Amino acid sequence: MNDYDQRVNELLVHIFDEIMVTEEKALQVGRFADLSISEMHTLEGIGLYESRTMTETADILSVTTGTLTVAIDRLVRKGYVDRQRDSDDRRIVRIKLTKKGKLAFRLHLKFHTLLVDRITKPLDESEKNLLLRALTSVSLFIEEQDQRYLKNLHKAELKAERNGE
Amino acid sequence: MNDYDQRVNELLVHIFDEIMVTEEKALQVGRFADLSISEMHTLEGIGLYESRTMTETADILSVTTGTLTVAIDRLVRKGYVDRQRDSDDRRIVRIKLTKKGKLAFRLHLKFHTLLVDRITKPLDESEKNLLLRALTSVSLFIEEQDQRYLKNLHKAELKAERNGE
DNA sequence: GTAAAATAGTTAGGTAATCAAAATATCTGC
DNA sequence: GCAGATATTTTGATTACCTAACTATTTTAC
Repeated sequence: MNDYDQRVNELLVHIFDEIMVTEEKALQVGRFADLSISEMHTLEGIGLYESRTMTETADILSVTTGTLTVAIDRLVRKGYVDRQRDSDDRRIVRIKLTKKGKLAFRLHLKFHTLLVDRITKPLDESEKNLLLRALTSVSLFIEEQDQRYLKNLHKAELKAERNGE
Repeated sequence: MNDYDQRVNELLVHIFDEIMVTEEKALQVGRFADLSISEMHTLEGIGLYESRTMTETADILSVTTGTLTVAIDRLVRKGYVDRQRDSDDRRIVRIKLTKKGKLAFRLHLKFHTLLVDRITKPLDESEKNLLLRALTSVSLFIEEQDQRYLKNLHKAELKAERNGE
């Protein structure tokens, strides 16, 4: 890896780390301090408008239904989520955000808006466009390359071992 | 929120969600399947060359030393980290990566290398410079503005509540 | 029309990451 | 040489997650 790539790498890692920390910190001020990031993420998974089943929501969030059950227990207890058995098919449990849950979620969206504002404020137009391209590229990389990446990684690993690293 | 910000926002959210998953998955193939992301992050905190004290490393990683002690226990048990008391000052514990730890860490860097390659390959020289400048501004800006940002967020929250959102 | 299979969710038991606070061990300054 | 400072570990919580066992309900296949 050359110097330039190295520097870009460090910056990306740093920005990534900082955003995480900021997001955590942001949640800990104000009215919804009893929500963790992961709980907020669960609210996002449920979404604003529909009621979702446990399984649907667990799939969206990529967790098991067991994990979700526990998470929803807590969110119901805290008053962010409403849980009801479906009257047609009583195996199904439908969850949706309460008023309080919706408010918390909307405020979280504001957080993202402010964050993007803040991040991009020091940039001029051409920098913004380039950043957009870079982010798109990261995003595509992640989406597309899972398989190829794993293969490459494995090859790299074998090679590194041969070199006795 | 204008289109640009919207797009950046979506990309960031997407990237955050996906990077975690991909990085986790990447770790679970091959020889180092017994390392979690967080354990890999601990290895990064220790670094390749120096031996670090517990307190230094905990600071770098932004965790308490108690948390680090537990993490290092496991990494020592798994053979990634070497732990030794300082002979001059026996209060101090010095940790460093074992050969296996270094290998795991270097392979992890490959993930980042591939990512950065992907981003910078299609750029020409002046674009590369621009990207570097943009990322540097973002990185600096994020660090500086935490306090002001949190204040803004709080104001936004109050305003949203007034509007009955 | 009922017994077996499938589906949806919950519960139980376990691991890991994290913290704050108490405990331990060592060093330093007077 | 002891009082306080410093470095680390231990302890006791909580949260997030998993797998596997269990419960309740619906669907299917005879």
